[in-house]
Amino acid sequence: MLLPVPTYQSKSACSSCNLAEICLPINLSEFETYKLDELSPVKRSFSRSDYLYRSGDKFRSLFAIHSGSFKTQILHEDGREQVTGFQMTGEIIGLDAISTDIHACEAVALEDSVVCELPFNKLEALSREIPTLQRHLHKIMSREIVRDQGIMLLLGSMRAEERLAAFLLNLSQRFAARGLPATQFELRMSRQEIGSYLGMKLETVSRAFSHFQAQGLISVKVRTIEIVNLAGLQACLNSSRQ
Amino acid sequence: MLLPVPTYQSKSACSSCNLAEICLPINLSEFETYKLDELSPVKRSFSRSDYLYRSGDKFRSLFAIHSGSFKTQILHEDGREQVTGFQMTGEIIGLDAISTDIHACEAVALEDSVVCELPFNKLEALSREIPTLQRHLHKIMSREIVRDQGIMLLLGSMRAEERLAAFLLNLSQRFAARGLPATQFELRMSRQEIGSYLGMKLETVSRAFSHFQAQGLISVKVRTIEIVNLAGLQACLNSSRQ
DNA sequence: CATCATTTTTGACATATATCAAACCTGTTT
DNA sequence: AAACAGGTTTGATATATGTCAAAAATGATG
Repeated sequence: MLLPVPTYQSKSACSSCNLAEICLPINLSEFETYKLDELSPVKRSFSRSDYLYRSGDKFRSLFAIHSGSFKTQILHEDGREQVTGFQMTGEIIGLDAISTDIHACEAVALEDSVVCELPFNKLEALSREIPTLQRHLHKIMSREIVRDQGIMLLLGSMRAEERLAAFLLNLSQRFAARGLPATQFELRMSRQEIGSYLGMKLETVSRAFSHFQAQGLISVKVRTIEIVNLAGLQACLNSSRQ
Repeated sequence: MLLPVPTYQSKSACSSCNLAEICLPINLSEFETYKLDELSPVKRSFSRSDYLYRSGDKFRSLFAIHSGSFKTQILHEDGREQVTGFQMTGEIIGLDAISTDIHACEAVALEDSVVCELPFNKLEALSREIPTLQRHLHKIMSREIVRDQGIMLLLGSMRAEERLAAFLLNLSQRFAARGLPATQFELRMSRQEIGSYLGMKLETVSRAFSHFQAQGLISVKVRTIEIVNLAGLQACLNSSRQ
């Protein structure tokens, strides 16, 4: 698997943000779960295209996405921008800012979304007391590193259609991990945003979609995607120029 | 600044690995420095092209590069490989493996090198006791995330010559941060390895070097590089298509 | 429903980079 | 010194993807 699929376990519907289950899905003792309440996370709602944080903002918290989805992007001086990721329910966002205490990238809601704010000071204090939480936090950060390196592999050594295939397969697995249909889903992002993420122009993204459809691998209707031939799409990835 | 330059402070020559100064350059109290000895790091030597670890190896330790340099690379099933980074003295290597307890990539010495092995269990235990160390570890991991995202920007939105310019400028800054000449240095890696890292073929790397030389920006003699016109090289970066 | 703005698709063409091939270095071994 | 291997440079050509432009689809608004 090229792009790693973060582990995620959905439990019961959680209207009051149950940290131990949703935001930080780990197994803790009753006492530890109690301690975790010290985080006293706040939930915040965002509408489509709202900023969760902007580049240059002071870093205070990590955010666990409770529902909805976001994109993160870096802005380069000369106006270039690069989407560095699309995040969905259960994923943690904001890790890049720990290094400098300033957000290096910005996070924008792709749809109406709710996030759970996790003050980083408290998270660090708690993880000194709860080794399981400490290890979990380290794994989350490491997983982000592995994810980013997977994208480096993708950008550095795959051609356009392979990249798009990898992207669709990754989305498919992440939807499946959330109990959603794996072969039929709505894209929350534009061709332009997909292109930025995958290092290609929006026209190339569109052409690749059309080509996959012509090959009978998928069915595209603007942002509604159905994967018709999963194995075929996976084969796209391996059938590369050496 | 595109590619982040890790902070690094060289102190006196350290023949016995002084952790607090070299491997983990942070300010600690005397007591904390004493505690840090509990890590009892082991130094290990490697010759050029030796593996520090291989993909699939069980994860036990992070490694601080004491002298020399390494490359890290991911191997894809179909034989493709992607260099994900070049690491030099003072940098920490192995963070990707925390997420799964298995090394996802492999690290190969680019020259004779010495590393300082930091058992991760002990590092975690210590960082529960020493908040400064905990924060430092988090910053190191976050910095790796930022670095990787910088490379995503590079791979996703820059053309070949811009990427090479960014690479040279980054190397230059990292040498300077170590008290080495910023405008004259030896490349430790082949054109092929640079190409893999920057998402281009070795011939394209070679041509870009030649072109920079023809423009009077640098002087190349195989692996000996001299930056003749630093500002000109920086201008390469900003003068991008749109 | 008509209009408008935005996004998406498709086409024709341009170009950056890959590919293939040969010559040239550089350092090492015999 | 000669021969060799691996890396590097350079050239000719192919091709994937970008660029520019127009049409088509979609969704929002009055």
